[in-house]
Parts: sequence; C-alpha cells; structure tokens
Amino acid sequence: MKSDKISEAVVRRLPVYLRFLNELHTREIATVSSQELGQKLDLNPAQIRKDLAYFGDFGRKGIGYDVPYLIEKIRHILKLDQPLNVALVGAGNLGHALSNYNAYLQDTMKITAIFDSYKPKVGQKINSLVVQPMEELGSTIREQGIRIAIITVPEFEAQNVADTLVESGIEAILNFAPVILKTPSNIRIHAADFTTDLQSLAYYLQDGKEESEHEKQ
Amino acid sequence: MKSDKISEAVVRRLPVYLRFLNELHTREIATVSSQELGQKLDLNPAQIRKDLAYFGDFGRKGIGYDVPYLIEKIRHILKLDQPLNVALVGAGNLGHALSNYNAYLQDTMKITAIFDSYKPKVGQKINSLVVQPMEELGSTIREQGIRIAIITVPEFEAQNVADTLVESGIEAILNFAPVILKTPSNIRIHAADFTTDLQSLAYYLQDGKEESEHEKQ
DNA sequence: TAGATTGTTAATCGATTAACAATC
DNA sequence: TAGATTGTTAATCGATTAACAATC
Repeated sequence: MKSDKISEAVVRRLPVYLRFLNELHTREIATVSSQELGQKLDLNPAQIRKDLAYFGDFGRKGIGYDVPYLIEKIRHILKLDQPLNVALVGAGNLGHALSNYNAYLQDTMKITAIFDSYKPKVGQKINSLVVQPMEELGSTIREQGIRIAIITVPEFEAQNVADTLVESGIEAILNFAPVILKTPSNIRIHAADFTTDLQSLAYYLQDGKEESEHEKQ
Repeated sequence: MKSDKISEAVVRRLPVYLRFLNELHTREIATVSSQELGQKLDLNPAQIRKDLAYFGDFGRKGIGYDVPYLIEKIRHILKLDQPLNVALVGAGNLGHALSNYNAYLQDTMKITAIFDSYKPKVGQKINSLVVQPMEELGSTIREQGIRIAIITVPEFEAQNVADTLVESGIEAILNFAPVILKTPSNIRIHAADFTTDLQSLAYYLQDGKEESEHEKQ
C-alpha cells in the first residue's frame, strides 16, 4: 500500500504494537504473525496487517513479521529513532509523577526540562532536573530543540501555557489539564484528562445497584 | 431518538459537554445552543445535537439548551448523580497525584480507598486516606460498595491487580499501567497510558528537523 | 410574523473486517 | 508439495455531517 493519509487511529495503535514487540524481543522471540499480535492486543489481525502495510511491506508471506526488524521500522515511523526532548510544564504532583517515566519512553524520547510558575518550586530538583521558572521556557525550548511539551498545570493556567509553548515553537502538546486548548491547526494536541475518562466509565456501570426505586430500561 | 445502542465515542463526549456546561453555569449563563457548544469544544453542532438526542429531548427549538437542566440530565446519564466510590491501587507518585483530583470528579464520585503491596507504604496517609495492604482490597471494595478502580501499579503487577479487582466484583477499571489487561467482557476497561500517547504524538512532528540527510517524503 | 435552533432523516465519509490470490 | 501467512481489494459496518421540517 504505502502512503495515503494515515488516520489517527492507526498512528495510535503503532506504539501499542511497539510495546508488545519489545516484550517479544526481550523474550527472544524472533518472529510473530498478525494472528498472534491480534490475539494479544485484542485487535483484528487484518487490521494489524493493514496498519503496517500503510508504511511498507514489513512481513513475509507464510512466515510473519521479523520482530527486531519490525521494531526498527515502527520506531522509525514514530520518529523514536532520533533524540526527542520533551518539556514538562507544571511541577506539581502529577508533573512529578510523569517525570519518573523516562525509562518507559524508548531511550531516545526524554523529559529534559521542567517548568513551574510558582517561585518556591523553582530551583527544586526533580529526578536530577532543576525546576525552571516560566520565563526560561522559550529560551530553553530553543536551546534544547524541544519539540513536544506536556502540560500538567491547573486548568486556569493551561491556555496561557499553551500559548507560550506555541510562541516558543513547540510542535505537539500532551495536555493533562481539563480544558480544550485552542491552538493553531499545525500544532498537534492530545487530551489526557483522566477525570473525563473516569466519568465516562461510570456510564457503563450496571443500573440499579446503589439506586433504589423504579428506573426501568 | 432515544435508546439504540450508544457508541463509546458518544459516551466519551458527554463528560466534555458536562465540564463546559458547568463552566457556563458558574458564569450564570442560562442557555446554550449546539452551535456555541460546538465552537467551544471543536465539534460539529449536528453531532452534539445527535449525541444528546440519543438520551432524550433536552433542547427547545429556537432557543437551545437550558444549562442547569442539561447538566442535571448528563449527570444522570453518566450516573454522576449518585455516590460513586473509587479505589486507587498503587500509592506511588502517580497514584498520589491522582488522589488530589477528587475535587474535579463531580462531588458524588470520589476516591475513597488506596492500596499498595509495598509494606512500608501501608499505613501512610495520603490526602486523609490511609494506604491499605492489598489483602484488604476485597473486603474494602465490598464494604464501601466500590465499583470503579484505578490501577497505578507498575506494569508487571497490573494484570494480577486486575484479576483481584475482578474477583472482588469491580465493574470498571481505569488502567494507567502500560499493558493490555485481560478481563471478562463484562468489565469495562479504559487505557490511560500516557507513554503511548506521547509516542503517537512524535509521529506528527515535522520531518527533517533533528535529522540531517536525505529522508524524502 | 421572522429568526433561531432543535431533533431527525438521509447522504457522506471513513474505518474495520472478510476474503483471497500471491508466495514463502 | 502442503500449510501458513502476508498484502490488498472488496464488502461491511459505523460514525459524522448536511439538510430541513417542526416549532419555539
């Protein structure tokens, strides 16, 4: 296949494939079929083959996919085969927590700068990074060539932070604040708001447990 | 419209509507149109009308939606109009961070119990909750009528924790661990893994910035 | 009454899945 | 050669959007 415009759904599955492939690699499994992948990841094998075929012919008919080779390919597609510095804005509990995850981020992707507007926070050390004041956001982003930022500030600050990030040339934002950020269309934003996640989960609870009366359907 | 089977995409938008409606309510705005909602939330107005119409006729032609009334309705649909206790399993940095968000969770939804398997953690106080040992998971879930759990344990523990939660009668899980959990089909699971989020963001970075050579397309 | 806006049907668009020839 | 599994086309399914009659 190759090319076409790739849908976001496809792109979002690639890291999931990658994660499992890495596990297979650790277990020294050399080859995997779309069938096996699908079973493990709860996906249709045809979908997996189609997803991968958007980017190239990575498999071998009758055999399956070579694990190390496919890892290399997906890492390249996701640009995880080059150094990628990430900025974290908001050094509260959540920011602190996320800064621990560098190890899960595929060696080349790394949180390399942390910012906070709250003066007493500035200068504190979090996992060997010194919290910087917001005033240094622009210059640090440019100096370190940071292209992705994570927003973990309170909701009322989030839009301001996003504006500053955009001005500083950031290309993509992962937003944990519970607001819809307005940014130019060339900036990629993912919402990572767990409160809306939890609230939508509540919908699926069985009816009539904590309740008492009528309530049919 | 009413009934039909509601798609997950629809359910996931409801909390977003609710959040903005609450903001309007605070600003004492009494009425809102699908047009205005769509503009603020970056959604098609027809989609919003259709989403809401699945659950009832909440609007008034020529007028729009009454804000307090729609809030009440959405809260009911999402079961956020009844007390809903949530368990948090994993009292590490991330669990600690999430436990601060009770305020954002709509008064009736609340994290009311925290568990950790690491003995020195047990007994510590986190936001007025005492960390409990894993052994008490089942009994506390039953006693408190907990129906939703959040998993913030390391990946290698996550499946075990999920199994225990399922045995204890939990109905829905929000999983922050970077693994695909296997559970019975009647258990609702949402993945909230920010590492895959970040990795998929990298895909959208402009090509040829940090790189040097060829690399066409 | 004229203008606004809903709820809903029909049209469109896009994503998932099935099926199968190609081939290892 | 027989069995397995890919890449891809076609079929299906589902979600989004447009359009508009109903009506406040």
